[in-house]
Amino acid sequence: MVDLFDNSGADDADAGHAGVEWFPAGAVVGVMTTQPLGRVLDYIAPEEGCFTGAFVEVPLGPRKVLGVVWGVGEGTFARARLRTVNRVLDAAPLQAELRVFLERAADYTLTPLSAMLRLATRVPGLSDPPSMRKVYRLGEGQPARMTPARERVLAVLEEFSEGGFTLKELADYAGVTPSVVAGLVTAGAVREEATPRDGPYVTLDPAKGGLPLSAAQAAVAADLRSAVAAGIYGTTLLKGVTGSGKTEVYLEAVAACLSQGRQALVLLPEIALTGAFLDRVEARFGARPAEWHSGVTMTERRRCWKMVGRGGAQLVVGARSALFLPFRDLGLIVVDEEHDTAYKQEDGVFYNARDMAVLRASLCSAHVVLASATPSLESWVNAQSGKYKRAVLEARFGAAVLPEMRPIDMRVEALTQGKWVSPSLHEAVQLRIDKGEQSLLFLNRRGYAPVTICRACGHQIACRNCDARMVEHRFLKRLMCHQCGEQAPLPTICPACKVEGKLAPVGPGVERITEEVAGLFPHARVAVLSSDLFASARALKAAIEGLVGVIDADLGLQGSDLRAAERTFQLLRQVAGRAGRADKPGEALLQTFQPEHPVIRAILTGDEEAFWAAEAEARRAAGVPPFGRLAGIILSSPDVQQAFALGEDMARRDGPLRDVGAQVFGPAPAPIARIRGRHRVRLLVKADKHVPLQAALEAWIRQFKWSSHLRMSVDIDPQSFY
DNA sequence: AGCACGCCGACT
DNA sequence: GTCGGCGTGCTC
Repeated sequence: MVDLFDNSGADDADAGHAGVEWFPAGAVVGVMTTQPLGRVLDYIAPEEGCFTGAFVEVPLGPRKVLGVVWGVGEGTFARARLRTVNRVLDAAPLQAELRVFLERAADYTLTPLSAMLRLATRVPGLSDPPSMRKVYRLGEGQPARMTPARERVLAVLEEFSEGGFTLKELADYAGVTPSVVAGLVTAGAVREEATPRDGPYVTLDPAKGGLPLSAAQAAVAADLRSAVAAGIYGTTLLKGVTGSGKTEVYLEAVAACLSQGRQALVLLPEIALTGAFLDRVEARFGARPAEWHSGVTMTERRRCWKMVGRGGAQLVVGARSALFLPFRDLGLIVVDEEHDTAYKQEDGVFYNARDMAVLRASLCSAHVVLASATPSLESWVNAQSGKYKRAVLEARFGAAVLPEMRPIDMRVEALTQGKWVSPSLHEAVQLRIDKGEQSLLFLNRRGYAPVTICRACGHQIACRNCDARMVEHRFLKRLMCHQCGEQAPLPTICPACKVEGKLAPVGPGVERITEEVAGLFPHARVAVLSSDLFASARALKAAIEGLVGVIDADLGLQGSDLRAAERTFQLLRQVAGRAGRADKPGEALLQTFQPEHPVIRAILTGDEEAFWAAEAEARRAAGVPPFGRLAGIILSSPDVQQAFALGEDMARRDGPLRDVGAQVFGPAPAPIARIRGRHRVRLLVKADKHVPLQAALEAWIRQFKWSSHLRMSVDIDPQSFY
């Protein structure tokens, strides 16, 4: 994607600090509402005036809606028909930097700006006056009558004269009932004050210091510190396996950012990881940062949003949506586990938080740290080309952590129909059980599709129109290409080796494997780990002192998903890494029908650079991302036929796309074929890297009519392919 | 998104 | 006649 941002950083950084324009009463201002109109509407500035970036309440039809003053009005709407802004809300104004970011993100993702603005204003109580609460401090007077309970209350207030207590806190602390406090308030000895409920977060101390760093870690940390201190946009790809001290190192970048008085944002792919991370922050900076994700309460959300805007939050830890918070002065964005697919939002607004982080940073002169043990190919390519800086952390114990890895060639194993554990793997596990050691059997279901494979030669049936593998369609009992929609009956003879009756949809379920394993090892306690559960299992740091067996190293290796090889590589590296400890290397066995496949070989030899180089070359040859561009068009309707009919019409009338040399594939069932009763159909558009794809898509889409019945959304840089 | 408007089929 | 289904269009 990144091209869009290339030459833009410097110019827009200036825009980010542009002056705020003041509009006196009666001036015509352009207001962007959060209503799905997607364009600015003209209003008359209110009595008290307003300014660019101000949050306002405006009348729209019979309703009052939230909006932001976007600038001077367009003046095309008859002045007599203009309505007046109701009021300016008490919220920190939306800065030019964030407005530009939303505009650019909207243009890039082909999303209406109003939907983008909604992402940035998804906070409860935004239009309410600041929520107040009563706090109690020491007053001037003395009570006429003193009692032991009253003395305790006054003693507490004297001791902690700084912090305003709530009624409950004060009563509990002094060991009295609230009525004692009430009595003191009446007497004037205690003062009751109203303060905003949303207070600033506890100040983080960048100098508090954390764990001692090794020389190598300190060197990388120093690089990151100076990159942040430069105060200009830049991106560093920080590569380091689990246990290499990656988190400690990027927390040094956070420290450098906080020392400069700027704000920092750390994105994590899932909520389950935040707890442990908050502890690390507390150990390093002496306090907990602000949190932003779906798991935080409404009150906390409001506090976080307001404090980020007012500078009362130095560091935010959050999910991808934290990228749209109204930071005052954002100096650093860390995207941890940057390769994680959770960063791609594929519902409502389609965006990739990793790419958007780079865009936002380029607009506010911030540094980006992309951290991962197994980076995405996109980031690897950007690091290779010099667009990103590269920092590598070696494992603490060198190569010793890598287990001994061997393939099990499934083509020569004597495997009974419907069974998945090969005799070789069975034997190896049995050996471990006899020695009283643990084994972990792993089922790779990530990027899983019911690909049809020949169990004699390993051949996967491909579509005759594209390079994509054919996927078994559960309802039709036919093979289907999920890229172009091509269908074919299920053959009985393998087109490659001509052996009959060996073609089978691969992909056992967790239940089936558990059952099979339980049968093979009746006296062992059995647990099978699948990549579906891997997200939660990721938190499980414990290594396996023994053997890791991968049931299906091939699955998704060459599906119709262009990132399948990459994901398989990342996943299997991580799983295999679980076997053994530094002092006692474990063993990893990979069951595969394609032992000579570059991905399997790269995993076995541990030669990552070779894998990425090969994968990059394959993508370059195919003209797919990051060397080409893709866009998904998702049509949804309660009526499948209607969605397909429009899809076919769109595929036929592809003039604006052909003009820029782009190709359309499909329609085919979308990765999620049905959501809430709506059938979803997808077209894929493929283009060269440097074509103005968004403009062409817009011109193309303009030709067709939409309704509430038949809806369309665009997915730039899709990640899911079936 | 809401909400009105308006154009057709089933009732008092 | 008119009540109410929801398809279409507008909101500064």
